[in-house]
Amino acid sequence: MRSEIRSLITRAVDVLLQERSIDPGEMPLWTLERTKQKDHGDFASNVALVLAKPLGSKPRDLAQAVLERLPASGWVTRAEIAGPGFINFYLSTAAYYQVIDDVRKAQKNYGCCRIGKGQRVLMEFVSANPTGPLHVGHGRGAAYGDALARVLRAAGYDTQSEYYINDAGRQMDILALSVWLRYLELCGESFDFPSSIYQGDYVFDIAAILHREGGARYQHVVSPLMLDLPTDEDGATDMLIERAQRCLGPEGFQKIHELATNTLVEDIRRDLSAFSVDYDQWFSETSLMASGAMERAVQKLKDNGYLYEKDGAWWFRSTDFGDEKDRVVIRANGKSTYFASDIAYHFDKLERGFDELINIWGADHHGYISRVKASLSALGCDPSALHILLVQFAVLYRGEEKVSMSTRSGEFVTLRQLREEVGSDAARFFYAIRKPEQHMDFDLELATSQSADNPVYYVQYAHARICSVFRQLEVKGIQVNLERADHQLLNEERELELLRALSRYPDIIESAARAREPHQLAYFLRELANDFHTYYNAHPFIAAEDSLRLARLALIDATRQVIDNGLSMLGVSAPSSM
RNA sequence: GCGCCCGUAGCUCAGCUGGAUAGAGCGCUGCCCUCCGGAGGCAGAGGUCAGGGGUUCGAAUCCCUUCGGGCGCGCCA
Repeated sequence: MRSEIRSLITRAVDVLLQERSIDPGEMPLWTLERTKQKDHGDFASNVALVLAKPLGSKPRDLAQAVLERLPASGWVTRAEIAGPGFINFYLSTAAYYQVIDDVRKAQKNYGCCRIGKGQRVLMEFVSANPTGPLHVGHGRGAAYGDALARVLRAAGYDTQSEYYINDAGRQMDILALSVWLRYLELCGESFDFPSSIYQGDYVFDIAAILHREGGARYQHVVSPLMLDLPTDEDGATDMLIERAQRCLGPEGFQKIHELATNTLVEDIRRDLSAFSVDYDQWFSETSLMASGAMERAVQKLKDNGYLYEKDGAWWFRSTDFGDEKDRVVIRANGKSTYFASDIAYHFDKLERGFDELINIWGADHHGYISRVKASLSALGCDPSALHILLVQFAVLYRGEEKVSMSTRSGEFVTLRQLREEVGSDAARFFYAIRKPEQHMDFDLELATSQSADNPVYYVQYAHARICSVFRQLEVKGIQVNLERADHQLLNEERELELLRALSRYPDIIESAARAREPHQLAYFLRELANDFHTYYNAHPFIAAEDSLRLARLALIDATRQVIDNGLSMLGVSAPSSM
């Protein structure tokens, strides 16, 4: 609807520019917006205000000139100049009636558009280390990332979602060590656990699997392991890892490493799937090393002259691209850094042919943005293809009380717990309704309360109510054929209000996609639900006489479809009864 | 110290690339089921958009600055 009006203005402006022999290339962008107040009509454009200066006219004069050249349209009943030079458009009811047919025709696809032009986008989000279960902090990234991926698909981007598995590196070695030590405990060994290892129950669970399946194959006497450990925690941990590898042999340690990784990745996959987040692809860091992709990327950096050796390590000259300091890629001990994997990974993404990369990171990683972008530049790629979106942390509360979280101590609320307490739908909506860069207070008591405080029920309830109306029809034996509905019978103010809301949905999808802000959709859905509930309370559907009833049923059926579409964008279900 | 994010009603938050009289939910006050689901609807009270400068026809929005809060500045991941 909006694009139709917009094209009318564009045509008028083109004519005007032609008459005045002005090059249309340099014109600033103008807008066509929904009005906030009804006495400003349905749409308002600032075209005359924006173009006044470059065209050297007074805004109101220019607005008049545009109006005179506006092509006739059955949808616009009136267009007039207002205030400093806005042009207000009043739409005919016919324009709004059209929406019902649009929804009915497009069904699940109503609201979709082609602004993405099929551009290939790779979205990477969550990508938490598989060293433990996901916690509520990951939930926000998951909810945001998945909703954005869905919105981008609806907007015509060829979007793929991916989870990067950090299954190499020291943290994973510590995990394997932790599992082994718990396993030794199950074998009857007794000793003090170093504080640096992972303490969570899941470590014990994996150890139990190892004990069940491997019997005593990995058993060892503990006392020599613990002898003469360095006093600092990191040193002690590294030495324990070394000793574990020596005791078990590279294969034995590897076996435990794999068991731990596979178990946790599978657990994460199931956890996210229950949160309605299903990835197109799971990409393993180890595979980058196995395929030689990592070495290739490092070699390419060397060839391009961006690596140098200092203190036995290889450094990337990221300061050449505006980073604060140069960064180590290969450590003095010969092992690559996490950053080296990241370089290879992002290079690989672009080599796979994506036009745009979107990463969703926790705000604590913002310091990494410049160095990753620098590495892309150094590899001869365009760093502007990579967009890194940050989600702020959610501070957890139980009522008034702040919940402190620490992964190491195992003292955190998991995503699974949240889901089990409040349900996937409520959790997703709760996350989705906040814009990502906003700090957020997550009150577990509020989210846990299955009350109306939680906005998701309000929207779902509207959907369920509509479904219930159609069930009532069946109970009463009333046959309806919505194809025959005469939309012109919808003349109540509340009906037009509802139609207006439905017509906004495509704009919301487009805007949410452009701004990468799915929360716009959540707000829209609450407004749409409000319009419906108001309508529901004011007018009967079933009791009305036949033709009016049919018209109203067609309207609420379209409403049901749009709520369904919108909720599915957010990964929230649209129940037919609650 | 330097860098990034944020500061809007009692609380939690919207406010679309600057646009007309700053909105919603919760909470508070008062109303609304002879009718299709009251997890609903209507109305009211409530704001110096953290403070101060600047840019212009026009600023919650852009720039500078002060204050306040979060996060980051490893041969960790």
